[in-house]
Amino acid sequence: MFNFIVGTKDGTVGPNFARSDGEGDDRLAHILTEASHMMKTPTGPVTNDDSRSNEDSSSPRTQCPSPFSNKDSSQNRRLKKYENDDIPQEKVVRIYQEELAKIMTRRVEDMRHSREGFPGGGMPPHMERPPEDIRMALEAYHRELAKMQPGANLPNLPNLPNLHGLPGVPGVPPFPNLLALQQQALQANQHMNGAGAVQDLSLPKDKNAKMNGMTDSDKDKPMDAEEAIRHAGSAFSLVRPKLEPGQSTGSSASSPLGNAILPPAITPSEDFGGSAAASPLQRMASITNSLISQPSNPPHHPPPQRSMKAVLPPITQQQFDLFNNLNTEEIVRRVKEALSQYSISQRLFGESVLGLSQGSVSDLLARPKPWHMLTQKGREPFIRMKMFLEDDNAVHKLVASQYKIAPEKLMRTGNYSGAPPCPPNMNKPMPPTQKMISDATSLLSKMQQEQLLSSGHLGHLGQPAPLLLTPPGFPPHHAVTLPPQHHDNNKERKPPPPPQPLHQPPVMRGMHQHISPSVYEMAALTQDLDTQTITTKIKEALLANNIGQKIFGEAVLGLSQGSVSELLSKPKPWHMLSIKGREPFIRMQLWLSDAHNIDRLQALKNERREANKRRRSSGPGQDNSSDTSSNDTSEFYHSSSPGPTSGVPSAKKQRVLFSEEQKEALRLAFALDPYPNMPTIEFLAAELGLSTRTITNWFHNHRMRLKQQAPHGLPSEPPARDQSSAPFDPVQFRLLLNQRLLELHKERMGLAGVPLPYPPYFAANSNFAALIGRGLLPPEEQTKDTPSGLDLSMPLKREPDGDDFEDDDVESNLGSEDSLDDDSKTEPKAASTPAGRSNRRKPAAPQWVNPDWQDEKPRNPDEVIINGVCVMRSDDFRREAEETVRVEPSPVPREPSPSPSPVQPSPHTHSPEVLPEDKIKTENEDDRWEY
DNA sequence: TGCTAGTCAATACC
DNA sequence: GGTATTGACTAGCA
Repeated sequence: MFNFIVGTKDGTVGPNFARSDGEGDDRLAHILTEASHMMKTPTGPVTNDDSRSNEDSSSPRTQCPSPFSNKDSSQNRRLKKYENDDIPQEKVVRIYQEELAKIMTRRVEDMRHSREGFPGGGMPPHMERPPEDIRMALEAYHRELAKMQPGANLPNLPNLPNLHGLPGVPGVPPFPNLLALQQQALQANQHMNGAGAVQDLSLPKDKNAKMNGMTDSDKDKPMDAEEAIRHAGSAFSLVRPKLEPGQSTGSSASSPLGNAILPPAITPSEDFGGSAAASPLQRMASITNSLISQPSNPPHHPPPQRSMKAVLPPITQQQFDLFNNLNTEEIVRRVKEALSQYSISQRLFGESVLGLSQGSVSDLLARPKPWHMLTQKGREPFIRMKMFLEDDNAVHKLVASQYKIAPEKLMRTGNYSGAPPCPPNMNKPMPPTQKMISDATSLLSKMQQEQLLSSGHLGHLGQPAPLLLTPPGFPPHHAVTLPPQHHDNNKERKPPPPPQPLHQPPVMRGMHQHISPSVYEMAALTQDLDTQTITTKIKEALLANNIGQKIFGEAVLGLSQGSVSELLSKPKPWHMLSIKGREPFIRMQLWLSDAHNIDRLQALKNERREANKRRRSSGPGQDNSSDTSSNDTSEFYHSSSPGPTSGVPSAKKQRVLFSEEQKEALRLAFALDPYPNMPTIEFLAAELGLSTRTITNWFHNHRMRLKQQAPHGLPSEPPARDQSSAPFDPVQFRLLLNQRLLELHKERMGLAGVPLPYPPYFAANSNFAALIGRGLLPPEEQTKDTPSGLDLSMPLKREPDGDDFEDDDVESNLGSEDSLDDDSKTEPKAASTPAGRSNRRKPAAPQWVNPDWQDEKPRNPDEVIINGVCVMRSDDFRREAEETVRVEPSPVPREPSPSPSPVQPSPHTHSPEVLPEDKIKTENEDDRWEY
């Protein structure tokens, strides 16, 4: 289904996108071009129920959110905030008018087709929209226009009968450029659906075309034998889409590869009824969507289930004969290599190539059975994998699909050669170094051309500084230095003439389809990037030029301020990042290499400031909000769209705010068991008066953030549950918690300096005392002021395997946690990776990282260079361990606890011993606790 | 099903 | 008006 996208976040906020009044027309044209690109040929609606599609649409942030989805409010807000932000109202009006023209023109075209005789007679299937809908839409347009320009001279509402009249449509002004763009987009789409379709790898083009007019039942029919035979030999040809019963989808939706580009559909009813709170542009978009898309009554709510599961024709006997003895391990190895190298998800691979679910793929790849142990059925996936590996184009199609890159585009990089494919034969991959360098080089070149230098809105493009990215296989000092690309002006990026419909300008398409994939590719192909240095430079640049994280994040990275803050303050080492996580750093690097980076942002900033000024001065009542954010345009759109929800901005989702007591309780619980099981979670939820979901979230977040905050910037595993200690004990928990709450209470009463007696329990059970300290005190306090001799530190434990940072020496000294526990001493290994949960998973590592690269890691046992910047001295850990004083465990008096619930400080805690003063932290410290 | 990574956005804080 | 923190969420993997 066609979705008119008012603007894309990425497109709008990309480094190449900024606005000035003089270029509003271009921008609008781009908006529309972008929208047109989103439009598929009349092949039927694309369901968005596939989570890949969801991901795709949300990740590149281009979706036009359904007003019914949970994310809507925020998404809507974001759309408004990022895209329509400061478009003058008159521009909005014009867009409306242009869209009207578009609709009319399309309608006229449709009618003409109809009269000229569409195959099958009558109207083409996608045109079967009743005139009432058209009228409704047009009226909606006019309503919107009227709302914005009450006195404006609006184009006449054309009489519907006139739609049938050909060349001219009364009241509709000609918009040749617009129509040209539209036309181009249509051609592009035809191209996309034809040879080299980006998306649909499962369907041959003719089939695809055939299915354009299919009914659902048609689509459910199996591929005819001839078709199957004809396409045998390609792994993809084996894949057949299976539509879920009752699902109304078009052909393109049937493949997981076929719906990647399109954002979620919006149905007419949603358009006209449910989008009142959206901005005018969004409403217009919705209207347009509903008009241009089809069928006229698509499912109101896109089904949440997967739209497609590949149904593969059985492997023929011939194929079995051909592959009668496969080395499953080897196949699996190569498949994993391919998937990781190109960052193809198991799900995509499974569904597209094997016809299996992600879980099955994972299982197959993790534990391939030897060939002779497999049944015929069990061998099938391996045969398909083999065929996949031997299909030179398969991986590229899959990559193209995953990244939403036109295969043609991949070909242009010079490495993903299409047909005839050069070495991408996965059997003999090009030497990584050579391949990566050429990939990186071409990609960099491409990116510089298309991304960095396409930002024409702010003025003349200059010579970018050399881009310094280290190509894989090269040490950092061998960074690729690309010759600066020169672009005279934006016109270079104007759409080329129709013969190359896919070669669209990257502007607006920008991050989403064209650029983002490249960044993605760059992230995958760049072996090393000094994230620390990059962020330092970024911070300096922003600081020096008084540019906020918010605008930088939105304009350059496509991220929110909070994310930028985290990235800049806690950059992860490159090789610890997934490809997705690398993207922002690639963008930062690119931004740094842009000679006009600051200028562009400054201009954008000024523009926003001006827009805000205009907004404020646009009249009384227009700005009745607090206007805390200069970039938040929601009020602008709300004030200009007096619908039923006018003045009622979508309710802000209120975040749960934990009380200090709750936080203490959670920290304590975490110290006791960082991986609580469900009963524990439920207990905590009940105890703290929170939902289990909240508890789970907190533990997840806490583990993740603990990991991020490891000493010396060294990412670390969260503490593992001590195997020797009992599982989470509610009684102990309550007891300890009461103690902690009493401390808190005393702090609040201003008695922080008063020695706080230890409860007997603490004296008796040093484990829990240590746990309390380790779990509840910030590391800096834990390590620097611990006169009691009781080690309250909680050195962050790491898993003994896998990690690049892994350093045996360090590892052996990380377990000071063990030193606290006599039992764990007896089985140190088990304690460091308790059987419970902490060793269930591999340490997080980028899935795609080439194992060969990891051999280059420094091996000095005392010093680990991280990302070329951070140096971790294992001495630090050793010292911590040495300072640890072991306290022999003593019997624990198990006394019942008062167990207040929800958590309240208990005044009845008894404590003959003294808690060191420095263990009592202030509230303020508490707020600033770091891991 | 449960985990991690990445991210958003509300909120706190400066 | 900026940045930091953090609860919540999604996607993908095992």
